[in-house]
Amino acid sequence: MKVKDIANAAAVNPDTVRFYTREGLLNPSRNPDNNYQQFDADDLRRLRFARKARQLGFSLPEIRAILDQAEDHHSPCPMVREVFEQRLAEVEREISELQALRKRMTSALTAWQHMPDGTPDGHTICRLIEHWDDTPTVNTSAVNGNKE
Amino acid sequence: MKVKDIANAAAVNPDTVRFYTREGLLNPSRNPDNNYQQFDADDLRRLRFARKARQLGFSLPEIRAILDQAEDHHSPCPMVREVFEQRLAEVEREISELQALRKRMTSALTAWQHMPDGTPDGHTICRLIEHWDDTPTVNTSAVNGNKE
DNA sequence: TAAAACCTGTGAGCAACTCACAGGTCAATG
DNA sequence: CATTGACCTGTGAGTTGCTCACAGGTTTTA
Repeated sequence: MKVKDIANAAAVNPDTVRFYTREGLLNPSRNPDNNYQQFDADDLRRLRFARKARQLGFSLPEIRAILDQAEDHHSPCPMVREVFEQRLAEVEREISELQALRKRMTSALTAWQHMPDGTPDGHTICRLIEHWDDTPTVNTSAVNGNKE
Repeated sequence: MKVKDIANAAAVNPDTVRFYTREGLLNPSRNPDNNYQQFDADDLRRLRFARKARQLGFSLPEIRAILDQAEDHHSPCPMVREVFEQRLAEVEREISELQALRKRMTSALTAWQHMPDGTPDGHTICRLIEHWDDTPTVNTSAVNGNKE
């Protein structure tokens, strides 16, 4: 299998295959004649696994670690489970943040719709954003937590 | 106000202030003596607005567009409202995707816990990720109202 | 035999910052 | 009055996970 073959088989961009190879997730052999990369069924399995793990939100370094662990599959890898549970917690955190955000947005919208003029225009929204209550900013402390 | 002053006033990193200035969101004047940037109360308002809009998920180009519209505030800006509603729809889509993801993850976890060996080890998870059903990420057409 | 399609590696671009660097400026202390 | 330390300046690079562009080599196809 050459780049385009494995890319088609996993339904990804050939450049993604090249990128993953650069990143060490795939280890193709080389055709000595033309130096082309040769992927086998195991590479395809790794690629598919990587794509699925990406959909679950795992980072490339995490995936590489899992794959490397699986490479010499003597021992089970409790690390995988740990990463999985961390990721689940993260997903739940993201969900509640987004839900809070949605609530603020919809309540703002309905508040505007009850205003004299009905549906809010741009200016109204601008003013509302300016006076937005941003208490639920979990982000700020994490991002510039080093101040003062 | 110099960079650090306005940064403190808005509780952001001074580098963010410099970055926003580079990006044209802030237009400080210059002290002719030392070429330092001088920010005024209006810059601070713009900066605070930008931060709040960022929390709502607006992109910098969008924020700049809004700010520029507000600059020559002859006309109301229906664009703002449109962007706001688009953003709300996006947030709702993200929420439902994440909820689907969480559901798959938790059901996998509980399924594993009911397995003979109890809590799943890494290998089990690897195999499960490999056989992960990844249908739900592709389509966007079926994004009608969801609830929690 | 020549064009099209593919291969190679490398480097840049996206978003929204954050940090590092090197050199200039300013306030306060000794 | 000189030195320190905190701040200022602009620029360039790093982050994440790709995607695209480029220039040149190879293979396939017509």
